[in-house]
Amino acid sequence: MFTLSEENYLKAIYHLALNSDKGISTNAIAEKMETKASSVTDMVKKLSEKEVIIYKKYQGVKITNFGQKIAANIVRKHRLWEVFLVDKLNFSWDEVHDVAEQLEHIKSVKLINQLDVFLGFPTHDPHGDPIPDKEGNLNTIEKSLLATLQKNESGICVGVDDSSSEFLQFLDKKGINLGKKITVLEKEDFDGSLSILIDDKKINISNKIANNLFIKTQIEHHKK
Amino acid sequence: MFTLSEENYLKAIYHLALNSDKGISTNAIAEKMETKASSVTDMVKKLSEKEVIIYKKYQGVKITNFGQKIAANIVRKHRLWEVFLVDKLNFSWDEVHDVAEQLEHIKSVKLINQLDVFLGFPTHDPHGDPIPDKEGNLNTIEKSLLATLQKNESGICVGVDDSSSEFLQFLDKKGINLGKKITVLEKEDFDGSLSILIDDKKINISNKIANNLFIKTQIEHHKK
DNA sequence: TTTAATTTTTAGACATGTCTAAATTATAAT
DNA sequence: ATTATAATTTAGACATGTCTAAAAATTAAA
Repeated sequence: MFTLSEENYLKAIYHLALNSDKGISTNAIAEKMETKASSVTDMVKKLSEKEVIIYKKYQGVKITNFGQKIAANIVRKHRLWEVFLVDKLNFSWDEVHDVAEQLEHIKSVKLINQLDVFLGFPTHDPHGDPIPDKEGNLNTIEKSLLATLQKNESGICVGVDDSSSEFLQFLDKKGINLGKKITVLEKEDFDGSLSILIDDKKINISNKIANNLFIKTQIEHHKK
Repeated sequence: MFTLSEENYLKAIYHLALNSDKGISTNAIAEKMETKASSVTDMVKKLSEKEVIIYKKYQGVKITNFGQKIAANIVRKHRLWEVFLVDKLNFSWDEVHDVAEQLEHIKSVKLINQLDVFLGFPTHDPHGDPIPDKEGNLNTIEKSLLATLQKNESGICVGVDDSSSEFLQFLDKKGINLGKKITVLEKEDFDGSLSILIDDKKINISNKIANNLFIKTQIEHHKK
């Protein structure tokens, strides 16, 4: 069994490990957890004891298969709760994170399995992030940043990179949601800003926005 | 803001205070919390600092109006989550307590208000206990123990006193649920056991059971 | 490759919530 | 009213998770 703190550290390490094969540095964990490096060293020893990570002094940490499973299950809970909040309790997508951050630590296998059933086995959370299955497997879809599309190309909005409240509210204001079709009308070399078509309306978005929106260009997948 | 421990102590004191006007003794709290009296003394000082209880050395504690409101809100959350688990996630009434014990500490006003809406503003939890409103008011209904009914009297089962898993599962086995009509056919003076009619079936129950089942005898209430 | 800068770890401290054992106060019994 | 018993509090200890400041190891720079 893991404490709340252990779960939060493990989750942070899990997320950091998804974006790099190398060992995760103490400082990187400290930054993500908004804490001090010395606290990280302490916690990392405990997590190592519990065999969810491998820790060698001054070498950073690596997450074990066991640790990955534990962490993925926390992420699974977090994202299922987010779906619940949006689909059933009428939260908007920018309001769910803090509450899900608490709900993800509730301990009950039956609870989360039944929630999954109740929600109709969702595959993605309200920000487009995939929900790990019971075994901890992630079903990642191929997606590209809107900024990488060329003029006249189009695709479906399937996720956001930055899921801060501010960014999500901005998207709402612009009428940009998951599932919406976006077509690039113009690309400005000058500042990387785009003119896009969405809901038959033409709007301008900055490069910063285009670098935080994930797009699926290939709409159909062929079954083997 | 209150810590998890503070919330649990306060809830215990709240429940104890419902059944007595006098000060709640350190030992009573210790027993309910399954902890030591010395730990209670420590915590009681903290709760007193936060003005949810009034504490005088060797005199026991009294809950303040403010404390009552805080505690009732925790109970509200607990019972709403119990309704959610039974109504939406197909939990049985003997499985909900431990999970609700965790969920009651989730901090989000919107969450609990929306949950209330989603559940259709339930007034009672799956064990027949009333759900406090947002202001912390309890809408208690008049109820009597089945053991106090006389021969040939009948009423509706509206609650249980002991809501342990074992007792609830026993009731399930006997076909006894909230809302069921129960008629007393025989009372044995010898051991206090009853012969009752439920669902057109005649069954025998012990005095211990009859002292843990709440019955509403007056089915209709007149509006003024 | 030796020094300088950075990262990481250790040592010691502190807050929270718990405990045991001893001291104190209250309550009951004679 | 005095003593015995029970309840309560205090004092000191410990575990968890955090921090600061200093020491040690690694990495980068000259």
